[in-house]
This record gives sequence, C-alpha cells and structure tokens, in this order.
Amino acid sequence: MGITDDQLSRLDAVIVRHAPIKKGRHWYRAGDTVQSIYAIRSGSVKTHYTLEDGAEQVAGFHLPGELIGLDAIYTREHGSSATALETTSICEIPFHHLEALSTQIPELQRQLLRIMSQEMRRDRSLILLLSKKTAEQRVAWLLYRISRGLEQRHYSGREFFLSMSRNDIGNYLGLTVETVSRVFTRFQRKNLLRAEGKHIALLDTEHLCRLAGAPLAQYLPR
Amino acid sequence: MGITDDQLSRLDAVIVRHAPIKKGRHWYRAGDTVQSIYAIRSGSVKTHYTLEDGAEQVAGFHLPGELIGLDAIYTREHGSSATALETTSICEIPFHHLEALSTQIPELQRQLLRIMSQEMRRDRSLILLLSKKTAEQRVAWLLYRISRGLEQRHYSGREFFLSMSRNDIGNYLGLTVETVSRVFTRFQRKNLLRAEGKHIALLDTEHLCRLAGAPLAQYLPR
DNA sequence: CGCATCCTTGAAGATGCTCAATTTCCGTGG
DNA sequence: CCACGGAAATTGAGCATCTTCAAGGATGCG
Repeated sequence: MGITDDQLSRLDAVIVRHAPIKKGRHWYRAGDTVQSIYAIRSGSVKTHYTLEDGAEQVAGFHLPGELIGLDAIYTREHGSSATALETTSICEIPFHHLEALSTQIPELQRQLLRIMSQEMRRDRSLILLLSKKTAEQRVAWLLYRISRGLEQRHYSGREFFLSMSRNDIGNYLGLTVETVSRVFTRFQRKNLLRAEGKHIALLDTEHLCRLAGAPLAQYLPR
Repeated sequence: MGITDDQLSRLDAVIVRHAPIKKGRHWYRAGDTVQSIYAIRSGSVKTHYTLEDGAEQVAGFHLPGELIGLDAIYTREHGSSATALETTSICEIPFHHLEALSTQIPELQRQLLRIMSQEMRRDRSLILLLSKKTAEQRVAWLLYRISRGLEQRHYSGREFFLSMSRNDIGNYLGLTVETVSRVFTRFQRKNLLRAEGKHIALLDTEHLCRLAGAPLAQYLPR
C-alpha cells in the first residue's frame, strides 16, 4: 500500500515480538502512560475499563491483525486496559519509533489516521446498535462482525470458537448474561446456528445477516 | 493557548462569517465532500444521518463555540448532516486553508487533534449511557451536559431553552418521545426542575448530577 | 387565525432484568 | 490422570421498565 521495501524493513526493525501471554493476563491498564501500540499476532484481546462504581465496561474485542492502544495516542494515557481472552501473542511498536517513522513515511501516517477514523466509525455503529436494536439483533451483529473478521483473515467464518465469555458479550452489547444465553438457545431452536459452549457453527447466515442489519453481499460466498 | 497574535490574525483572515440561517435549514449533508469545517457562533445545531431503512439517527447536539464537520476530516466525506435547531450563525473555515495553517502553526494542529480525541471520549460516554443507564439517568445526563456547556460559555446553566425537540432528544438517547416526556413530568413532580415546553429551569442540580453520574464539584458554583 | 407539528397522558403489552436454582465446564492440585 | 471446586452457562418465574398504540391538547408558523 505505497510503502517501499526499504521503509517496510525499517518498520520491521523497530517491532518487538513477544512470547505468548496466557488467558486473563493484561498487556496494559487504563491510566498507564502510552509507551507503545500493539498489534495482535494470534489469539484475541478485550479492551475494557472500570467505572467509578467499580463495575467493568467492555469497550471492544480484537482479533489478530488489529492494532490496539491507538485510542489514546494523543492523550499519552491509555483509556482502557487490554486483557488476553486466550493465549495470545502480540507485537509491540514503541511509540517514539512510530512517531519518528511516520514523519518519514507519509503513507504510514495516513494509514494510522485511517485506522483511527475506522475506530470512530465502529463506535458510531455501536451507538446505533445500543440505541435502536433488540437483544437478538445485537448478538447477531456481534457474530456477524466476528465471522467477517475471521474470513478476512482466511479463517472459517462459519465455524469458530468464541473466546469471550457470555458475560463479556453481554457487557459489551448492553445486555445481561442471561439474555445473551437465551438468545443463543433461541437461535439454536430456529436453526440459525449451533452452539456448544464456545464452539459456534453458523447455519443460516442469510437470516443472521438480516438480523444484524448487514449487507450480506460480500459475506455469503463461502 | 500558545498561538501568537500574528498567527491568530492569519487564522482570522481565513474565516468566512455567514449570515444566520433559520431553524430547520442544513449546513451540509452526509455524503457531501468536506470543503470546510464550521464553528458555531450562536444558536445550536444537531448532527444526524439517515439509516438504510429511512429512519433518522441523531448523532449529537452542538452549542456555540463548538466545531462541527471534523468527524470526517480524513475520509473527505461528511458522515452526517448538520441542521440548525434555531436561528444559527456560523463561521466557515475552508479546509485547504486550515491544512496549510496547521502545518505552520503546530499548536493549531495539536488543538484539532485534542478536539477529535475529545469527540471520541464523548462517543464512549454515550456508549456507556446507552448500554447501562435508565431513561431518567439518560435525560439527566443530557441536561447536565447542556447546562455545563452553557455555563462554560457564560450563559445560565440553571435556566435555559432546549432548542431540540423531545423527538430529537429521544432519538439521541435511545428512547421514545413518550418516555422522554414522561421523564420530564416525573422530574417535575419530584421538584428536580420546572419545564414549560422548551423552557427549562433546574431546581435540584445536586440530585440531577447524581442521576447523571457526574461529578458535581465543578458544577455547583452558580 | 388555522392547520400541522409537537407534546402530553393513558392503557396495554413486550422486552429484557432480577433473583434463584441447577448443570456444565474447566483449571488445579492431589 | 482423576477428582474436586469454583466459575461460567443455562433455565425458569416474576417483575420493572420502556414501547406501542391511541387520543387529546398545546404550540407556533405561515
């Protein structure tokens, strides 16, 4: 994408590859000063923060290939914590290197801004979801997003493991655990999917897409 | 804030001042290519967009002093429309001038980024509101935000006109008109405020702040 | 001054929440 | 490797909140 081999190798030289961390361990916490941004290599991560009353708020789920820690790039302080949902390995890109490189490589700068504005668009669609959609639509939307994300990364989008707990899902979608659980069993009774614990197999993707309010065009080809 | 007189006059030279527009007229529409960003001089504005099914989604309300149109600064296409809620006058800052100036005035660049990240934080608090709070808490939160915004601009935060309709309020907060209306009457019965149509007088700000989940420290001083 | 829009209120119904009881799953230690 | 114990998930019953549908009243713009 407009980056030369030389530039790429300079970026590569700066990346720190880490040993995998285990489920439940965190990479950074809300309030930490921003030292680096992180790219997920494998596994998955949730970002979340704690409210004044002590309750947790899940801010998002992140798959391999995604960058996390960009949210607070200008405040110099992380706005949320990042916790591994399963064994996860990440790459670290020290922030001062990234800053230096992005002045040298305009395309990199632009790419970062693109990712940020994508993040904003995602926030907006979440707002829409929370303000107007039912429990079933919300869960369908999440499944759709995960499924599409996996397919883009050449994993199966029809059958996968949900690394996050029902609790996290509910928290993220503004629902209780019980409601999420009931939606899953309702989806199974309607033969939209099969769910055995965390193992999910989508059966009627068309119906699910419609529920999710998503264009099913680019999705349907298996 | 770190901008010299000379820099300020260069910025000033570039600003286009417009005649007031009337209630219900729009400044730009979602999908328009971004030519300028806009600063509200007086009046108020809602930003909103249309969903696939034709329904409207209110994205935000904006008071004098705020910048709008920044949301899509990097996509070059407005993500939402902007409509005057009352007679409103604005200043226009052509985007190409702003780009040129912000390379010359680093502090301006930084200020713009600060405003963007503030916007992102606002999105996040809205997500929280929608996923966890009751109708009363949501309305209290909106009143609190408007009230504080007015006080920061040296208007009365205790007594003001709500320029937006109950419909818009409900749409923004993920509630129906009827629920919003009922919350207002409930608030009146509890002597938290007085509402005659769009004219609002806050009576028990402490209680309202608590409902809004807001720190009441910087707010209470009249 | 009149019509359209906005606002309010009521009654009935639906959706999702709370509380409680099991069951299943999974990591840990024996 | 198995058994245990705690956490996660499921299910049910009752309930609170918000929505929907319907009607009447206020408001304000042309």
